[in-house]
Amino acid sequence: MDKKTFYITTPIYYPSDKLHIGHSYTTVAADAMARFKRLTGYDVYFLTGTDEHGQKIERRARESGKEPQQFVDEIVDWIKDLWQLLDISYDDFIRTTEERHKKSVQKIFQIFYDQGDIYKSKYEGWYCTPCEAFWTERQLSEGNCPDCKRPVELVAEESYFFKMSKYADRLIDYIEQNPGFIQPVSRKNEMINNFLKPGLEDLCVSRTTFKWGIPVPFDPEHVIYVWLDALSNYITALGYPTEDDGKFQTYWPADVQLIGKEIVRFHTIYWPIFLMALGVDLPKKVFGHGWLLLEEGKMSKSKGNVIDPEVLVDRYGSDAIRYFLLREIPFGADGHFSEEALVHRLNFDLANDLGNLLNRTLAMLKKYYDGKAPAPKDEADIDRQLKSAALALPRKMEELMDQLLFSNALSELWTFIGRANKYIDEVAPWALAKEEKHDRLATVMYNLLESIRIVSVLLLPFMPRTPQRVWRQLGIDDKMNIHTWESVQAFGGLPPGAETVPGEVLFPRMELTGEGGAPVRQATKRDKPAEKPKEVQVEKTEGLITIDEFARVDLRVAQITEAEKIEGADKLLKLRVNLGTEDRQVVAGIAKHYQPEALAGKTVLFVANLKPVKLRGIRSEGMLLAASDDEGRLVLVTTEAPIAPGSQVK
RNA sequence: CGCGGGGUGGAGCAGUUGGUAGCUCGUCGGGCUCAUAACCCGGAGGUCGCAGGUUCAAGUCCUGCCCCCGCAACCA
Repeated sequence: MDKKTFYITTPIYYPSDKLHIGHSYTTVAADAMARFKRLTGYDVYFLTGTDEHGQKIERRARESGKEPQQFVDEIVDWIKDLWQLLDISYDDFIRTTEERHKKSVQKIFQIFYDQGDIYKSKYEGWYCTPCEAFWTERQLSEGNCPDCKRPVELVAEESYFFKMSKYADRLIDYIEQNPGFIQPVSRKNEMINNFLKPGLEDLCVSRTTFKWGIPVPFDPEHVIYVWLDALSNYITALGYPTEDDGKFQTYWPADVQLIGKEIVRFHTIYWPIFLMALGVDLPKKVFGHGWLLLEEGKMSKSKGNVIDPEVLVDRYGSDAIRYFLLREIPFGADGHFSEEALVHRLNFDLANDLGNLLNRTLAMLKKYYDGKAPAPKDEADIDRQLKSAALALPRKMEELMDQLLFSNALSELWTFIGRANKYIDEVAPWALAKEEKHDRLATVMYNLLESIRIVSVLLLPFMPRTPQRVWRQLGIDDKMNIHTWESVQAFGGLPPGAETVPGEVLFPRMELTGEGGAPVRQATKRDKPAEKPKEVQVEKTEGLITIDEFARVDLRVAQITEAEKIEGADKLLKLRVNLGTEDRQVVAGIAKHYQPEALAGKTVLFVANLKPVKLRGIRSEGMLLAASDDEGRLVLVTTEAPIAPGSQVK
């Protein structure tokens, strides 16, 4: 029996640091897709991994006093633990430092060179010696290194280049003729108008400024630059281009390559061109999903506002996190992440709708049938409505999943859960019991159990743990074989007589407390009426802030090291301040009150975690504290006695 | 005129090829009592960023403008 294959990949992540919730988002989505395809009978291959070379890792390793390999090994272990925590069911995890990958990349490089796609030339750029990094003209920050703000110099280095331009027309044709290739389509236009039409520059594919990479096979002074190295993982993991390429033959071309929108360009231009040059088929679909935004905007390490997925899983459970990620955010677009929204989803969808449906059903079953599933008897219209809704679900969800519309697929499932809750209200089993309409009651109770079973099976790809917990309560065991895709194509799979076991509450309601948003578990049994925990927390504090709110402002002692006037601005001065561990540039509106010469050396109070802004085109990374009176006098706030720059103010 | 995305009831979002503006939450009122203060029903609330235009008909097409966000090539 030949099953249809399905190959899905995530980006390979860069282990220079721990991953954040955004990485988890991509991977969870890929996992849900992989699980869904497995459920519906595909032979699935799901690849993820890590991209471990490059200067940044080399530098990070050195900073922490480790060899690069040791450095990445540790982070990769952490990543694998995280994926286990989130129930990521990958079939292979490729690391670009593995022999199988390195050898293959070298072969690929050699193929390109031999067929004349790679040539040696000079790469010219702005170089920052302390950072050992090249920057382009546009990346420079006011002519200086964007990282350390020090001056850069123009240098040329010998490099290998790949002839991108040679394949550009073929790629444009391909994209035009395969509208499904780049998804969502908005990204397709962006790529064509922005990059392909203006003409592609040849891509630099080697480096000599660092060593942590795969050596160019015939020129060991050079290491192969990141994109050629990293992108190849999708086929080297399958054994291309070696003798042992059975997986490549079976699974390539990939059905879906999931990526974040920031790397769409590399995956829809460079990657296809590399494949064309190799004479290999292009992936069927490259899907660039949006980002998880926080209230403060983009998540980034430098802002220090990354969300640690470990903490979330620990607090809420992996299934709840998976559900939130897949449900809350429309997959193509950006979405917002907040713990508040997470708790909200958890309470309404998981606790109230799903968890409570199971709970109320089993409670009635216990009461009326001693927990044993009755055999259905006579059927009414309302029952047929419920059934047909249930039976329409698998097909609907499959259609949506094929378009990677996770959120919509879950929404369909929850519409049905709502339908089942409503069904209880409509048929009022408690009334049937009172009126001793036993045949109706049996049918209704059976239909509810069976509906829950169907929901639980369809939930499997999204929340791999919850269905097991539901089945245990429904008295379903593995031998019954009613947790398959086939088993939800008909209504009635659950055998009458199954012994249900009302157990733990599936999803206890959670509550956000005031303290830093840290939630606590809410009591699950009805609270004694006397207790009113909520009231205490929402005490009116108009205009007042808590100590925690105040603590969000990172106040520091700073020493002004330089000050100069800004051309064309009569109120602004450009200052450099020393915060002990770092220097900041700040634009301050104090020119009318202080001469630049008088400022150097002054110790002032400084807001260190203010969102940077540009004033008059100059980046300002903080704020000086100053007092002003009604007459317009302004004085800087300073310290009562000398204290080291960087000291915290609280 | 660098490119792209977005601006829809209090909040967050849907709105395929133009044809009475929907969903979730909140809010107000009602119902039920099996259940995790849950579940079910109903109401109020929107000049769909602004200004023009095409059309019998525009959130949906065209033009101009305003505001927000991202990207701008060797940066995961």
